[in-house]
Amino acid sequence: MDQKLDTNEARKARRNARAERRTVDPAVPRERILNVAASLFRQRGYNGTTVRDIAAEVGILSGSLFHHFQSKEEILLEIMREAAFTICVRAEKTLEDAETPWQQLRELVRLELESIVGGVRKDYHAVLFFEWRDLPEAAKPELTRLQKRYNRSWRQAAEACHAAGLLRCEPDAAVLILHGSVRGAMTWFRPGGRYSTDEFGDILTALVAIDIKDNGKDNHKGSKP
Amino acid sequence: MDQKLDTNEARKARRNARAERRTVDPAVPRERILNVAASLFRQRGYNGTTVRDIAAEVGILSGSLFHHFQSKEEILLEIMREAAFTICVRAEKTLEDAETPWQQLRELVRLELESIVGGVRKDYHAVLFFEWRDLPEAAKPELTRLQKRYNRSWRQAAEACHAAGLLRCEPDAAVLILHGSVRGAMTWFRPGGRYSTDEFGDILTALVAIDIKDNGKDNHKGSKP
DNA sequence: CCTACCGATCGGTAGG
DNA sequence: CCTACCGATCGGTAGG
Repeated sequence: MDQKLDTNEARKARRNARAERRTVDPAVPRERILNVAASLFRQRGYNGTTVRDIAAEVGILSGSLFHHFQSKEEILLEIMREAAFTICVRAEKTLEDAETPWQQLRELVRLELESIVGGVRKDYHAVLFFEWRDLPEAAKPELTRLQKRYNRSWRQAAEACHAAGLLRCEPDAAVLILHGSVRGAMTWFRPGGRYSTDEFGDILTALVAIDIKDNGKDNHKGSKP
Repeated sequence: MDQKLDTNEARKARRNARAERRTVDPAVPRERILNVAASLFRQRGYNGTTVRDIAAEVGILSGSLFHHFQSKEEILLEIMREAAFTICVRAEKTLEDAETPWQQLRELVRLELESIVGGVRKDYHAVLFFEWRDLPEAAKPELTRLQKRYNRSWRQAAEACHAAGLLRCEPDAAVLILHGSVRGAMTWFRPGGRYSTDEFGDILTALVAIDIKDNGKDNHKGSKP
């Protein structure tokens, strides 16, 4: 019906969307589509979003989407791949860069919080966690592998803290609690609200692991002369 | 299509489902439908479940559902109402029965964990949290009110703990962390897995609030003569 | 990227 | 609770 009623207003709206895109957003079409789709999937869910919804917000007609993607499912898969892969790589880099187990844990918490509520790809990560069940079965093994790889980083940090006697509970429980709390932030977090991401992250880390006021590495440098 | 192909096998399946229901499950039709719908909504999401799916598992044809409910949305609403109201009432009773702030918090954690992963209505609670965005706008005020009422119980317990000097972080953060961790259990919890609900609940409570080994109320009674 | 469609499936209804 | 449908909408396609 949207296509039979392709009125002059609709044509004009698409023309405007196209013009705006050219000046405001230089992203290649593929990426524009993914950004729009991630945002809509987050708001309405995968099954609650139609290919016509996505196309309309990109400023094209629904049929044109299938020049860029083979199917609606492929769009979902690409969003999740991007999110899962990016956070894996960043988590591994975080572990390498941090100098103490406690800092490893704190930085992982901050990374996940920032990815989920603050980053430019936050909708991608939200979709990865919320729409998992809508993934076609055939795509699950690939993403499960990335998920496990990501979890290894967490377990490694938690076990390092445990070995150093810093953990207030078992490493397994610590990871479950940290993950749950951070992902819960997807629901309640608002920029400018009660806590910033780093504030909440630090509260959370301090709750799970004891911070033996470390060698004064880089925080508050020079506050105690 | 499912209705045009109402084969003899399908008829027989319905007959069997009806017979089994009569002997195995004496629930009134309305409740049977809600149970089935809650289970399917949890597995596939609201938009991923069709009225035909629900009807098939109940053992009737899709048209017959609308003798019991006005619409698919009303089924979702009833599930959420039931879950939200029940947990509100139980939380308030929990606060009354507990004798110390620490016990209040522990029992709230246990209540929510048990509701979400163990209780007979666990799918109802999962749907309440996961399918919120699929609720028709018109129904949100009613459920938001119940949600706020439920949160009051949590805040009350958290603030009582805080006043008693038991909390390792601010009451606001404590509630956010407890809620997130407990709801995260919907994803990873398996009966017979790493932790039982009470074990995980106690780890969680002990992390957030210090247990000043209370007056030996009822736990391990008689262990110290 | 658009035009112009398609077969399938959706939630829901009327009358028994 | 079933029979027999409905209008709308869905994901996707062919040909330009």
